[in-house]
Parts: sequence; C-alpha cells; structure tokens
Amino acid sequence: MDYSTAKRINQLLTTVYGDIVRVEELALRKSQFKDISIKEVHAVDAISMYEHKTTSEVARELRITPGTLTTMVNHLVRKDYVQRIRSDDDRRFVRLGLTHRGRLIYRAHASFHRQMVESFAKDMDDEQLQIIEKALLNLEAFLEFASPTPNK
Amino acid sequence: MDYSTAKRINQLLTTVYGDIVRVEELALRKSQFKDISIKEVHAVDAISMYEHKTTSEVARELRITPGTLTTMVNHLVRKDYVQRIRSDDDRRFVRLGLTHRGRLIYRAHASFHRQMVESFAKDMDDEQLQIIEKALLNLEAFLEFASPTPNK
DNA sequence: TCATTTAGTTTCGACCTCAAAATAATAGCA
DNA sequence: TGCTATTATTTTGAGGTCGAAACTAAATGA
Repeated sequence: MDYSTAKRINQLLTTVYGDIVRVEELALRKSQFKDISIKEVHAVDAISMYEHKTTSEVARELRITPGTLTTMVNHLVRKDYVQRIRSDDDRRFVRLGLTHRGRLIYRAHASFHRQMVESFAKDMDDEQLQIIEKALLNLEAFLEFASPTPNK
Repeated sequence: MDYSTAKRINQLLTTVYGDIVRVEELALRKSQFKDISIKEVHAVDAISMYEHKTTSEVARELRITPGTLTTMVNHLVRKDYVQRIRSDDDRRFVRLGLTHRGRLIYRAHASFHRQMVESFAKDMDDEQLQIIEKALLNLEAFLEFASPTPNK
C-alpha cells in the first residue's frame, strides 16, 4: 500500500467516529429528545427492547463499570426512558427495560444507523461488501492482538 | 444489502473506534509515557512536528474550543510535551510546538497508526483499497449531508 | 485617541468515568 | 439453623474532558 493511500485511510478512520457522534448529538438537539446525551442513547440501545438484561450485562456490553451504569440509569429513569425491574427469583439482580419513551428513541437511533450503513455501502455488490467486512475484521484482529480482551 | 450483513457492518463500525482508543490507552499505560492521556496524545498529534500552528488552528482541527485547548496545553507544557511560542510579528498569536519528549510520543503514536492501517488493508490490492476508501467517503458524505460542517 | 476586532485565557458548571467502600441478597456449609 | 463467603448493585469521592461566557491583551482603523 502506498504512503498517501495509507495516510488518507488513516485520516478517514480516525475522523469518522467523531463525525458520527457529532451528527448524532446534533440530531438529538433538534429532535423532541433534548434531554438525553449520546452516551445515554447508547445505554438505551444496549438495554434494548425485549431482553431485560441485568445491570452487569449491560455494563459489560458498554464497557463501563456497573457503578457508572447505575448513575446513568438513575438519570434515564428520572427522565422516563428506562425502568428498573427487580428479579423475583433472585432479588439481587436488577433487570433493565425501556419505557414507551425509551422505545421511541431506541427506534430513532436504530433507524439512523440503518441509514448510515446503507449509505456507507451504497452501490456495492456482495463481493465488495465482503471486502469491507474483511478489512474491518482485519482491524479488529489487529486490535485484539495488540491487546487481548479479558474474555468475560 | 441483506439485513444480517448490515447488522454485522454496523456492529463493526460502532465498536471499532472504541477498541482503537482502548488499545491506545492501554499501550500508553505500559509505555514510558504514563502521564499522558489519549486525548492529550491526539493534541500532540494535531500540533505535529514542524508547522508551529496557532492555538485556534489546532483547536479547529481537534474540533474543540480554544478554551478547552488552552487548559490541555497547560497540562502538556507542565508535563514537558509541548511548548508555547509567542509570535513576534503579532503578539496575540501563540504558536505551538513539540518538545523532545513530545516528538518521541508523536512518533510512537504515528507508528501505531501506521501498523493499524497496514493490518487493516492486509492482503488487499489497489482495487480493493479503492472500494474501502469509497465506502468511507460515502459515509463521510452521508454525515456531511445529515449535518453540514460550518466551513471555517 | 478610542471603539472594534481578534487571539487566547480563565472561570464555572455539566457530564462521564473509575476505584473502593457500603449495602443487600443469596449460597454453602458446619 | 446460624455463620461466612460470594455475588449484584449502589454510593461516594475524585479526576478528566468539555463548552459557554466573561475577560485580558494586542492589533486595527476611523
């Protein structure tokens, strides 16, 4: 790979995420959901619609500590996006679910990502999509090699 | 594009950045540069080796306010990564440069990114690289469309 | 000279995060 | 059963990152 291509791809890779977050944040400010941050939306996304995961499960998925998630959930409950459901079988567990309002923003966020991926892969055939997926998997493998994830 | 492919690519896109940051942060902790955060390294990267950009220029590049950069530069100066250089022609401008220590970490960071991009594009020919670049540019175009950048 | 503009800095408050201690519930075992 | 250890979550305290707005210093220009 020649030097300038490497540089351009590196540039794109490093700016793209920040741009996604910036656009999402801006969209929120203009929507009916002005009282929620992008981090909080990601928590809503991880909590998801039907599964009622526990606090620890969601925290692991978001790669944050349970303590951090607890305060986040406190805010999301107060703002009526999330509800806590105590397990009856083992009352130490807290299961998390979305309220009506939470489901609304969950769908809006999912829709944004759907559009985003579609535009990303615009005009591409299956073979080309495979190349892209391969590249992303290469990258994940490199990162995994550079610093193995503590599995669970 | 079929549903499961879209889902996998979305998953990869959304986790990859967090993984990059996590790996970079971990590498710093294990290196000789334990007193610098990944955000600060990105500031060092934006300040770069030879140009002596002004505070505002660097802030714009990092998409943060000049005020935020000022406090960041305060820390980086105290930790001997960055130096302030007052312009003689117009004494309002502060030009930023790297110290010896700053240049060391600049090169370490650049090297990490070089390795990363190389592994990303492993085994790919020019045509395949073009497809990837095209996809990333598609994504940037979508984001630009979703929320135009205030050009300067 | 004096108002305006420009570059940078300071201050304040908001948000996100973790580590460690505290709390609550359950499981295991003598 | 009663005690201990373990597990899940919450609370507390502190630090990093960030922007908005007020402020300072320097240059410009009428």
